[in-house]
Amino acid sequence: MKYWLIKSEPDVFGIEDLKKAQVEPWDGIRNYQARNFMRDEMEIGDLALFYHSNTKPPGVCGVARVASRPYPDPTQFDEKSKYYDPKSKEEEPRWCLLDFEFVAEMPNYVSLDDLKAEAEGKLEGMLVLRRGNRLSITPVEKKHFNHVLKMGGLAAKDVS
DNA sequence: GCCAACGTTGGC
DNA sequence: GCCAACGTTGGC
Repeated sequence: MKYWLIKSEPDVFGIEDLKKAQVEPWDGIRNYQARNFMRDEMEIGDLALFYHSNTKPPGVCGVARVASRPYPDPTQFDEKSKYYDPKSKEEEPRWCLLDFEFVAEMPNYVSLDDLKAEAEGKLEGMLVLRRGNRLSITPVEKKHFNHVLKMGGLAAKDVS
């Protein structure tokens, strides 16, 4: 089982929205590296830290779980969608997505500052703390995942 | 709203 | 295949 961090802007789709929807197709990923993670490496049951970006303060607010195999992102063929990609062909889709399901909301919001405070300790090497990192999906080491979980006030049993 | 970082595009 | 121009992300 692998661990991930997925970013989302709460104004667009936050943890509350996921909680309400329970399962959500993670559409709109238009970055090859992030796509490849979904297409090639994510498996059903993998857990992801749900991160709120572009908000004050940014930080980890919950946990989600991979709930489907990858499949073509329908928004790439929708001319009215902001994610429309005219270069993508139905017979050879360029972008894929998969579903995430709600697992838990953190009792304690773990802000980016909180994460940074441990950047040279327990969370050393965590990709989201790297300067200039803009990737919306990043792999997370198990020990980092578990530590952030604890910081957020969750135990392993809360996400199993 | 600014701007640094970084990915993508397209001319050559 | 290089690289300048451009667009986007996301913290501040």
